[in-house]
Amino acid sequence: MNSEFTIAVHSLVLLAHLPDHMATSEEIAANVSTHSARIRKVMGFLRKAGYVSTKEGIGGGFILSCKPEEVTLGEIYRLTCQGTLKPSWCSGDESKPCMISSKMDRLMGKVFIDAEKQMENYFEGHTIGSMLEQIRALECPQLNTESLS
Amino acid sequence: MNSEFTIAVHSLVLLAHLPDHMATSEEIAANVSTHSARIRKVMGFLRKAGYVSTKEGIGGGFILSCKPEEVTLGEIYRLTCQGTLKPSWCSGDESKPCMISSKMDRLMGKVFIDAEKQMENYFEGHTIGSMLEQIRALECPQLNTESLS
DNA sequence: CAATCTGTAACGGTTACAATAACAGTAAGC
DNA sequence: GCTTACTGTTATTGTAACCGTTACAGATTG
Repeated sequence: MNSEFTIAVHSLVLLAHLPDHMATSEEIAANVSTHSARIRKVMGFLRKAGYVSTKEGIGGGFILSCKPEEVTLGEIYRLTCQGTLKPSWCSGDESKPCMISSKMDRLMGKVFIDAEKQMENYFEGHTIGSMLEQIRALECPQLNTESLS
Repeated sequence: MNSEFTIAVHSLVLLAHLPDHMATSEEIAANVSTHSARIRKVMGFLRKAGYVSTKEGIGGGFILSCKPEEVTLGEIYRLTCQGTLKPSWCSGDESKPCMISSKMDRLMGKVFIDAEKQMENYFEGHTIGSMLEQIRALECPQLNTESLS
């Protein structure tokens, strides 16, 4: 799996942690530890899907436009990674007379689709809000006043 | 995911379809559509785990040494791909004072491990035997006399 | 118009993956 | 004992995916 799913989740959790704050791609990139152009690319998907609002120009940036406890990781997975579980490499050869060789790719395709659904089902049980809660739970309450980066 | 899982499953299903037949790495490779050295590498894992027996020299090759209906895809997944779901790329930075940035990688690590367990759980519901049955079911019964490759 | 930001495309480096070649070791048949 | 046919293993090259980076057009503010 590529890391756009991770970047999307991290960015949304960060924005949920900073309500009413316009975060620039530079700020988010520093927090995620990647380049701002990459953040802008991933945020583009999230904007089109309605999870964040963007503002160009001075004072612009990204801000959450959804309720963190209503956005599941399953939605984010589908948005960023759906269909990537199956390797692009294909086993067998449809033109071969052997039924194993000619049918294996189709069969494995089904298996990977179903396996991915199982995984998505697990992701449905987690939200951006619950992720933020888990991170806060790892932190001592009295230390929760640290700065952004 | 890399394709060794697919190659292992394909090879085992093929061997299950050819009981009492010593198949060489060349024969299996032709059926899977890859090179014999790659088959030998994957079959090495399967041999060490006891799923196949090998014989070197003239008349040698690979033969199944397990009951197809007792070998689950879950076992094969763990043997070939366990731990590969999480991207190697890490988001955040443990040394940062921000709790989101410093804890996100650890949290995502847990999420990916649990997601992978869900997937393995699905794979447990399928066996080499059931895969072979499904392929046979796709085939017209009266056409089941085709040759190996 | 100048400054600051998003949106997007393009390029280069690096890493992971697959194909291929090469060769040592082993077993069978003569 | 020699040849042949196979596994087992490593090394090398080709190739595609991924990530970092640069560049620039477009939008917005002051």
